[in-house]
Amino acid sequence: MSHEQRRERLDELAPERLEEIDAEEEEDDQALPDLPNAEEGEVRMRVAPNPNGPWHIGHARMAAVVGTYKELYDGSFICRFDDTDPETKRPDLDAYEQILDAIEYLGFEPDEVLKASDRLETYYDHARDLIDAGGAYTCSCSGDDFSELKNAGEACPHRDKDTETVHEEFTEMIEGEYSSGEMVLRVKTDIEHKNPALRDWVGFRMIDTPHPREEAAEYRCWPMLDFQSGVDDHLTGVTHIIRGIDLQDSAKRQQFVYDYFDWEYPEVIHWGHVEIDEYDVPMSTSTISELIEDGELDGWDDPRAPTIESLRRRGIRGEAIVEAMTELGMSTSNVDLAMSSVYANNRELIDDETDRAFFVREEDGGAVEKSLSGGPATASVPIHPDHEDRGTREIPTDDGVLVESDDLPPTGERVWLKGFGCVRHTEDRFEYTGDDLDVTREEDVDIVHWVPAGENVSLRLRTPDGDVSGYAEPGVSGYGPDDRLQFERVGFVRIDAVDEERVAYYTHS
RNA sequence: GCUCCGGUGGUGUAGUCCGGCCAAUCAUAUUGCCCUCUCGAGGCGAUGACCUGGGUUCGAAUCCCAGCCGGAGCACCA
Repeated sequence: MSHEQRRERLDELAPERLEEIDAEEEEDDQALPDLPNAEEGEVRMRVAPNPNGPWHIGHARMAAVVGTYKELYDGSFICRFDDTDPETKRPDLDAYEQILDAIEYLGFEPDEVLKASDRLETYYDHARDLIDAGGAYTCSCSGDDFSELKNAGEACPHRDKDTETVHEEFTEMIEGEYSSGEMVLRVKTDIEHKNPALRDWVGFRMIDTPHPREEAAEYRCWPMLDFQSGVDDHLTGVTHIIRGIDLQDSAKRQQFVYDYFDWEYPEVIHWGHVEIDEYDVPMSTSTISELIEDGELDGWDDPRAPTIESLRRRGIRGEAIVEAMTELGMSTSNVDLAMSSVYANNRELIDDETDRAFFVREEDGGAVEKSLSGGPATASVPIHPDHEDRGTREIPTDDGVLVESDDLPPTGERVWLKGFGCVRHTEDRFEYTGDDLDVTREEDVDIVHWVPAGENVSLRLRTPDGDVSGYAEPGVSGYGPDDRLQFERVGFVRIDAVDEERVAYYTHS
């Protein structure tokens, strides 16, 4: 009995048991651990990308996990662009939209979209309150000087300024009266804290370079991540934060601000970094960006680039990425994501609905042309082997065929041209020897794919390992951009372009 | 140097809080056979892991200590 048949049978006998099984399966399907202190309907999370470029695959993890938790808890999530550094992590104006697109591609939609660069006044207001509470001071120490004092556990002379002076100097910061490096606003924590990373950290600093967004171009006094993010998380009602281990100390830093304001800190979960196999290109926004600039990569969607846009163009479903990412769990140690896991998920998603076709690669030995003697004038192959009702592909053979050189049998030997029949390789052609499939089982005749030598369509296949050109069966001309096909014995592809040149992107085997 | 984390098969993960039901789960990977006119799908099987050493205990992947290994922070980056 097949799986389907068993289900149908069970449905007749004990429908309630079938429901139970489905419920269990759904539960088992979910790899993510429970969120601490989470209540159904009350969970609010955020993804907080820096829009300094389109996303690489690693970025997808945050959206995948946050989006999945949202669904799991019937909660909500915010996409907040933490674009508070116009200089070293300069925002890319296109990236805001590209990131939102990436989230949508993964199958999620933020309940709210915010840009930190729109919210400077809010941060200033809170800084003023913090100053009133004695929790911050302006400091003109150089970075090196302060670092030295800090490491020795000693306060700098500015720490005891009176509130009034601090307010004045902070106002001057906001008004842009200092240049970069001249003045910062520090959050007063514990200068002797045993962890040097937590001692009196910088909340605001001056940046001379204008922000690329017109709306924010006039600001010169910018909050640091720990201040901005800490304030925003509270103000936007975030209940659960997920972030990388590189931000392990952030919660502890921000806790000082939360204490001054008597706020309750959200639950925090840290996770390790993700590394991905199968790519020669490092997963780093700046590196990919450089490679594109140098012409090493064609763009963010180059199949060799470990980016979201690349996977999308190759025809990977966002859902497959989400599944692979949630399967990684929430461990604090670094993890390696095997692309094969993404591919396995994707294959499961698309195999059933994807039409089959032949594609002969013009590789190393090249495609080999052979004329045919005997046999039917057209071959007939199912569009999908598991669904005969979808019909067949009729492929003409009168002009001979093309096979991959690897598939060409030695002279005198036979090979089975799929959908056509068995042929023997003579000096210069294939002689039809029959259509009894038993030879493939009993006499070890290989079954191979082929295309007509005359009527075929040239196609360039772009793969993570470079481009491959070749010839597809004529029916492939009936497919347009975004259609998926499985080139039998080659792999799944997504048709990308059909105008001047026919191009497909290789998905996976 | 100071301060935090973490170490289960090739990869990811369950189990660790509350020790026994764990000669350790599931997925992926690799692989064998069956089926199939694909190297896809499907079916059945195989491979392969508790970092090390002590301790506590009748019993430790699980608790304690030490070591080793790995990661992270100590930025006027995010």
